[in-house]
Amino acid sequence: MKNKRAENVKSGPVTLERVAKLAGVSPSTVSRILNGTAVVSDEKRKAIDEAIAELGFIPNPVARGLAGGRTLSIGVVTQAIDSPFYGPALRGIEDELDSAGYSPLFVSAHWNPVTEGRCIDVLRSRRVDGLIVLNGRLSDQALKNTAKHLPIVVTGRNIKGAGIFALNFDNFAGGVLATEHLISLGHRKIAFISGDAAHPDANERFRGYTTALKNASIPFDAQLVVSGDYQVDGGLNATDQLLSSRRKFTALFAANDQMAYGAALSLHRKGLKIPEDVSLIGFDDLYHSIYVAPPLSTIHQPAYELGRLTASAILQMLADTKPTAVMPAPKLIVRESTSKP
Amino acid sequence: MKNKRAENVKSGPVTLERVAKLAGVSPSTVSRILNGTAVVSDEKRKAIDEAIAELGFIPNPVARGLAGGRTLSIGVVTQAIDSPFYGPALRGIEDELDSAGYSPLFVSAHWNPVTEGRCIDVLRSRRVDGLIVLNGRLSDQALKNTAKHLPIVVTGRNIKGAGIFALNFDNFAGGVLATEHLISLGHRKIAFISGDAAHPDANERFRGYTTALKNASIPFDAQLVVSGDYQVDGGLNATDQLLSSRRKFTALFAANDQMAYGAALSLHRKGLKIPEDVSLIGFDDLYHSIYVAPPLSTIHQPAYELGRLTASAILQMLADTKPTAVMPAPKLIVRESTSKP
DNA sequence: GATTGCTATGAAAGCGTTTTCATGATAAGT
DNA sequence: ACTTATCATGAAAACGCTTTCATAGCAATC
Repeated sequence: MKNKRAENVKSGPVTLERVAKLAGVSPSTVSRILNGTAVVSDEKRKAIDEAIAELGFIPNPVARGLAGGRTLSIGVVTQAIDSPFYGPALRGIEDELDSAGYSPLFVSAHWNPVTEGRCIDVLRSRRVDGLIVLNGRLSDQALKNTAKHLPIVVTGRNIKGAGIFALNFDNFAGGVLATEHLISLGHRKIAFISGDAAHPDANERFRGYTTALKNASIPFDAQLVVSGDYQVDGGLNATDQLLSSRRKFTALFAANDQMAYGAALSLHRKGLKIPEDVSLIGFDDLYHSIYVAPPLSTIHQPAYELGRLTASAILQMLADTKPTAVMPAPKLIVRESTSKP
Repeated sequence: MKNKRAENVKSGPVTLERVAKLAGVSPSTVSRILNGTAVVSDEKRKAIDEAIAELGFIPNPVARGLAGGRTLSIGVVTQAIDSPFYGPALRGIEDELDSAGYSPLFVSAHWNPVTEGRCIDVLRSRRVDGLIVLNGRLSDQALKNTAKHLPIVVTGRNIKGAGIFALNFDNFAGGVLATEHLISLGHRKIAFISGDAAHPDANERFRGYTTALKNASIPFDAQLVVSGDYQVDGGLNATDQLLSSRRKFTALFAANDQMAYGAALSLHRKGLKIPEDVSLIGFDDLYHSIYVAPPLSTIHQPAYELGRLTASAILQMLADTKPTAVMPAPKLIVRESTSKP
């Protein structure tokens, strides 16, 4: 008897219409159940649920996108799909969206505003329901404009507006934390390798550094600050430069872990030992930082969490709720690269 | 006069129909031009091209997906979106697809065959035109089944079949290369940290190691082989174990760079210097391997290239061409972590 | 008991393409 | 000159949903 029904089922793709037919209702009713857009009698609901189960029906997101305007997909603009820092954030986004039945659409803008604009066009043409922009380079105004069409969550900047929600690390606090750690160990000559000045967060970290110095009444020495670019090479060169300037320092604060890796390599090459000769602290707490030799003290940025939070924020916006996400504070992670001078 | 036409343009989304109307032809004809599926007179072609330009028309991929069955998107099954090894491959895929107007849809299977199956279902429900599976865990048979419905390119295994194209690193050759390098430096006691035995490539690398030993008439010593899991921690533990076994060795070959990082940390902790006390070689040539201290000798895997190749292969399959992609051979990269014993 | 107001449901009209099918026009073959 | 093949083009039917619109049924109101 059970098979009788199965036999009735024509082969081919399982569509909503097939479900409707099997359940003895109209397609509209099935759709209503699927989307919860109207009340239906328990009796029909049951019949439909059974039909769905029996046929193993999965709604076609493409058709949904065309008909309803919602594709259950979220565009994610990242700067590089393989960024060591944002990788965990992408995973967080994926995890969070997945549990809500949404899919992320990742695109890489390569730190280029023009490319970024194009990326957003592509995403919009693919009818994403919302946008997550991780540390974008586009102007606030440009973002506000696209926010007129679909909700956006951005990181790495503070911006307010209709349809926009910003979520940001507290880079300033992190900068203070790292510097205070070195100071509390007894360091007074603390060098700083700055990040790319085009990143607002780089400047915030620097501000944290100077503020912590001031709080401890340590005079700021411009000679101890050298600019990097957030890349390993930049940290390497900056440290070489610092070393050859012969300005004395007992500790080094790199504005991100990657530059700290470069610094470590430079120090290694010059025969200087970490932390005996120079204490080194980074920023971001990349996955590898536990494992470099010596394991790197750093400021932990909850990137995975950030990903989850941006995703849940965009989902809330889509549900017409005000996003409640709030970033956890940065945390100091003390490992083996810092010690008393 | 120019504006006259622009005024005629009703506002709202720019659809193919609007283009058709403006050009004075039927929607079918516009579609034919867009897809090059039929010959149209130069006259109309010109009118249509102008209309498209004037309206700034961009075809809606969602509608295309519904109607034509092609979504211009390729599903990419990766094990973790933030894998340091596959990151560059993802970038390669993105770059290659992008230049062909396709978009990648990345999903993470987390090394779980069940999850992987679900991922593929999601991708199929989203009507991707093809699939790239990076080192999947699904059975060959399962892949062959889905290959009946859409073309697949896989890495990390050798499998032949209709609709399937396999692209693989030569892990065996790489294993030989690394081992021969150590041998040529004069090492005879070469320890090996193996990868996760569930990965075929891990076994290939091991086979390369034993083969190179045999070729050099160096007896194989099972005590010098210890198993890792491709993770940093695994390399760390394996090296600890090796060290505490008191079995002598002058060189260490880790089956991937991540485990080499772990090994380096273990050696560092025991006060052993690289390469003075122990030469260390990895496998994969991760981005960071240039920058660890000391920079790691390793076998270069062209991951970015792999990405481009898989993508171009899938595009060729979609164009009904036999894929021509062929993997570049692995290359030995000598840095500072290996030297004479 | 006739009018009004809900409610659950179905019919049908989109959504923006592609693709099949039909057709009038033009070229070719006898 | 008359049929037949070829060709460019348009009309219309999918594609698989969502969403308006209409309606039958029923409870509530006076």
